[in-house]
Amino acid sequence: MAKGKKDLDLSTEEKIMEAARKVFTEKGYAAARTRDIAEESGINLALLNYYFRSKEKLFELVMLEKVNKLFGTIIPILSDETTELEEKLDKIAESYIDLLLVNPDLPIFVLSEIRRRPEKFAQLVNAKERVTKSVFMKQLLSRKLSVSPFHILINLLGITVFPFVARPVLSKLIKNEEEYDTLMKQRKELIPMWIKTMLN
Amino acid sequence: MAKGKKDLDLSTEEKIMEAARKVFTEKGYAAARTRDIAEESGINLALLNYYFRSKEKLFELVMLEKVNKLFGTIIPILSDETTELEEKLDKIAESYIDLLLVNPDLPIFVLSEIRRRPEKFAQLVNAKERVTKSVFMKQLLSRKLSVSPFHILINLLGITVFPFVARPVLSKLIKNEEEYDTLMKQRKELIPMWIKTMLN
DNA sequence: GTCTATAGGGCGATAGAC
DNA sequence: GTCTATCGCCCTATAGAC
Repeated sequence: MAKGKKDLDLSTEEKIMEAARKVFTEKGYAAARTRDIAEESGINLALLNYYFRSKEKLFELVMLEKVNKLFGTIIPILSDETTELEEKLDKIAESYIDLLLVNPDLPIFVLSEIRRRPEKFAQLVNAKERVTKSVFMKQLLSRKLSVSPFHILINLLGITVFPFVARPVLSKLIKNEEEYDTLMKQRKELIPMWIKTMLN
Repeated sequence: MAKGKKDLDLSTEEKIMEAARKVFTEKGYAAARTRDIAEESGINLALLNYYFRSKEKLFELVMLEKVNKLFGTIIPILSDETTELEEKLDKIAESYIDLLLVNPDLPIFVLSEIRRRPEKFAQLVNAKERVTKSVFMKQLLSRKLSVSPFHILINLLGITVFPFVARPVLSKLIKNEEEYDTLMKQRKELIPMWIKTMLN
């Protein structure tokens, strides 16, 4: 069971959801057992099916939340009509790293579940128009870069998100986990600087 | 079954290994079924246990291969005493992208399996000394950068590997899969250029 | 709504014939 | 070495009492 008063005032339904978020994110859909979720939430296994019908349906709810969390952070910034390109870079780096410091395995969970069942979950993102026709991409195009703006987008996401995806490996190269977090916090200011040099 | 003459002259053991590579990489350990592997290799389910004792043992062999493939590509380059830093950047980008164009889901497979069972597989990498004390890191240190050399390493791996990890999502933003591969090939020359500008 | 008990099916692994 | 048949366990889901 969770420590502290985390679940004191939660409804049964919300207790199950909270446990499902944790277990699915840690283990992935296939390795997660409904028994784990029931135990983690301190309720009976039968109640899981009473409230959510099936493991699959419960997972879909969790997945929808996680996808929205991961892409809902960046899409509004990309689409902001009121900010310049450089300001968007600052905001993306800062808000993404803040998000990922609290939810470090959000990206690898979402990416690996999408890869395992692309037909089901890739459409959930539905980002093609919202990204390719975003203000951000138009602003990149107006800079008359020598390379495709996709390269810049890939680089921005790569240097921001990758250290969290590869955290289990990379953090072993550093002294300890706190030191790794310190590096990540530094990157909130470094990433926009690096990307700006790619715009020339 | 596989098309072409892929398995014509393979021993039964190697046929099972080949199928195991495919099924484990596509589905991950938990979602893969030994029955899938048996069917894929065109042999009987009982033979899998006859040759490999268990699903777990077979997986360990596949995992060892994949980890060596992923890290065996970069470690020798990082450790090369005969090349300058800039040449190492060229080689890493080129050899990694060539590797990942042929094995696009190698990184996400390895990273997500390590994350699911770090106590078991993280030690398999065992890269701490080989990376932190490598010629590459020493060469970075001698450049008197204003930031930790780890940032440069993270950026190099990030812009190289991330587009493959996020491929199921990012390739949807592009016209088609071939166009995505074209972008990746361009990056073999672009990545060293971008990283070099970070050294100033 | 919440519980206990169990059905029903799938999975990894093995026995034993050839 | 290779097969068929099957065991025994574990997992999801449900029936039915309270």
